[in-house]
Amino acid sequence: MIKCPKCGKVESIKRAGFLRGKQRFCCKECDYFFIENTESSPVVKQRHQTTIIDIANKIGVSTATVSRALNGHPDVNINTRKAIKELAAELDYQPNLLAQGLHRNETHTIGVIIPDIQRHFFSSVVSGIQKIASDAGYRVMICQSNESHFTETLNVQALVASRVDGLLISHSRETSSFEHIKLQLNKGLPIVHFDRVCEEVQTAKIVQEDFRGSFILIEHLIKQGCKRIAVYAGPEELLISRKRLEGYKAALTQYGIEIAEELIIHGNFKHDDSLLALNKWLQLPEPPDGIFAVHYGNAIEIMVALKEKNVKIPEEIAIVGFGDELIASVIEPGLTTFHQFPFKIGETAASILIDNIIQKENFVPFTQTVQGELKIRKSSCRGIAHE
Amino acid sequence: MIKCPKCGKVESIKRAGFLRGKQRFCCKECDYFFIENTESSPVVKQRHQTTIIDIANKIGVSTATVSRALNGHPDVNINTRKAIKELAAELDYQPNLLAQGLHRNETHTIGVIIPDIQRHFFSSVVSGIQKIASDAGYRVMICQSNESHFTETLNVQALVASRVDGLLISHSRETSSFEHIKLQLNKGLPIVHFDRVCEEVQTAKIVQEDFRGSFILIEHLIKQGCKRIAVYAGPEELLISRKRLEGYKAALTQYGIEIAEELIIHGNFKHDDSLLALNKWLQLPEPPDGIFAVHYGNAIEIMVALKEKNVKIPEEIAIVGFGDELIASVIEPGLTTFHQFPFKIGETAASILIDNIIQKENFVPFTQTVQGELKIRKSSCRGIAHE
DNA sequence: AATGTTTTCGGTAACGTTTGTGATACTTTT
DNA sequence: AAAAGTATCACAAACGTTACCGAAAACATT
Repeated sequence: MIKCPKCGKVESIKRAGFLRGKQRFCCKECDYFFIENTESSPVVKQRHQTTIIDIANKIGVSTATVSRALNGHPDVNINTRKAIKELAAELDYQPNLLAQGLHRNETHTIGVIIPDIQRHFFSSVVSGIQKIASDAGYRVMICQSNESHFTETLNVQALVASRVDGLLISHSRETSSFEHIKLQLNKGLPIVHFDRVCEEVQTAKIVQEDFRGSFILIEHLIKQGCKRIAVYAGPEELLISRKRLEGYKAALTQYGIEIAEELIIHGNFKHDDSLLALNKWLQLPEPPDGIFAVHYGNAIEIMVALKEKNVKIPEEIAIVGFGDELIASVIEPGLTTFHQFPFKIGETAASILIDNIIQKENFVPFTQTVQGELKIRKSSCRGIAHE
Repeated sequence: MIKCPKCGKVESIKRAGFLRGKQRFCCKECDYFFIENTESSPVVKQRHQTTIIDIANKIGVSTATVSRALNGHPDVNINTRKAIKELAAELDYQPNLLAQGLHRNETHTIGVIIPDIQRHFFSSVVSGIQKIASDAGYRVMICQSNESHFTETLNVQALVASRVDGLLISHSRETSSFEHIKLQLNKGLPIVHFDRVCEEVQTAKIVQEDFRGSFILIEHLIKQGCKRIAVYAGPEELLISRKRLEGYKAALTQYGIEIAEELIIHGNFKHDDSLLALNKWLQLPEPPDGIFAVHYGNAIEIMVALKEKNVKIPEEIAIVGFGDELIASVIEPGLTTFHQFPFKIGETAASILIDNIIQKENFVPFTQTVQGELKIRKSSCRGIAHE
């Protein structure tokens, strides 16, 4: 294949070390040392990413050798390896993950589907996911469902088409059918749910203390002397809404307070909806003396509205909310919340998914709860010790 | 290749339409109609994603035909196409984007590098990017640099390795060398900067009105009667910090106010740093009567600290901040800000990048400014009309 | 000098998809 | 009836990488 430039012989060519990163040859016939003429100019402006083939051609070895050299396979001479690695660095070789993924049938990428990345909760979850994932050598691909079931199914398809190794999902509010999940699960795709999970599919799930958190918040309100506690319960379709509502009801029941249906209003997380609920409550013959919003954002909105109406918080109405963020401590009075740890939730979800990916068939799904904690601030403190 | 099950002949086989989605054959020799025996059971549990090959085998055509059928190429019989499409839907075929990308040498994916997705500004930008991108048929891959230059270079490499078609980047605070950007730019990768841009690289840039926004905020403070305006100027390395500082200085100069070096303090966006600056100012013989934070988050922190010290806002010290979020309107008094439109910035950046990707060589880089607007709230309103 | 071992490398197939070229059967035109 | 055109499909190569298998040197052992 390689011809001696002097005598033209082919069969008498032997390798003879490296010179400036290129394979040097020797013609045993005429004892002539030479380097194969790859006539490409030295600093040719590349218009494509460097490939293993470029390196192989320039050095004069096969792609197999280059691959082995770069992947630390022992079957390659120390000098060859050095030359290859140097050239790879010089040409800024980046392995084509498409080709790698195609060959290995795994992409080392995990897909994440969330309703809306602008929500602080979810962006923190994503951050936690990315930390664990990148530590484990995984990339992350993020999709937003925008609370739409249809978009969510498209997201699943897109991620499957990208051949992600696993899927992390928190369902859209609209999602009540889970065929798109089951389908991929049956095809063997590891899937882990977090926060907005679904119960009818056999996957690992990472959830918050929706029940207990709500229970504790309500218990706190009761101990502060509240007798009529209203709840803005969020979208009824959401499992987490229902769980939080259950916690609310359980606390009332335990403390012998009757559950009043007029104090329970479902609605979206949107601004106007929570204010509609507030107005209904305020017009009741016996308005509430405590309000629990299953989403802290609604609690903030309600507080702002109450302040405009000059209703005293917490004296006239005490307020608590599920979930926590800086804004809860900045508003006056500070909002009592059940603090969640979204970053932790992300970390947990990612590490469990990676377990699932590695173990594959042997992985046994389970549900893990990430604990939260009660953050007592002034919005609920009436200074009344219950007993 | 296909044998007649009756007479065993091979050469006498003709196609003969479709039956239940499968290719039907006819042996011209013995006039026997049959369907090729693909003995796979009908609902075999797949352990891998469906490929074009699976479909081709089950129907009895070549992969080329399947590919053409699914891609709407005219050279395929209407019945064949129908059968293929039905089977593809039934088997939930999702094209392998790795293989597609490898073949086409484009992935229809754009990479995004941001310092921290937990910051509302960036998550909003990402949201804007995703909207435009998905409308244009592009996927988005997001990386966080965590304000680290090294991580940022790794992010670039990872995205290049994934063969993204283009790159959107807002630099980390540490980043002052841009070799990693130039390298990819020279290889022909379309790159667009947003927000934290760099001037020494020829790329399209989407920026905020850093100068004008700051100028307007300071002008506003001056018109409210402030004479000594301090500025918490953010990290000095950041171009946007410097631009905002320039706006501050220009406003002072225009209104004939001397620039006092002791009133200018650089620092991180972190909590403690801004409070250190505040303490320094308060201990001055002549403390400031107005404070401008180039990041609204710092302004909030300073406000909270001032409120604890019982300093009256805005009477004793007026406060304004660059950037805006819900929290600025919830805190009391409301924080006057220069409102940015991060979602718009994301949209603009994405659409320009996609232009760049499509036009490639012919694309001419330019800088586009996304306008903001002054949001006057109580933190700066001393009720003093200047003239 | 002949043999066995080890070191080092190349050839090749495969991953799933697209596409150019060419082949076959069928249809229409003379 | 032959010729020309059309409809429909298969073959094979290519994208970049890896892994198996095997081959050829180099070295060590008789």
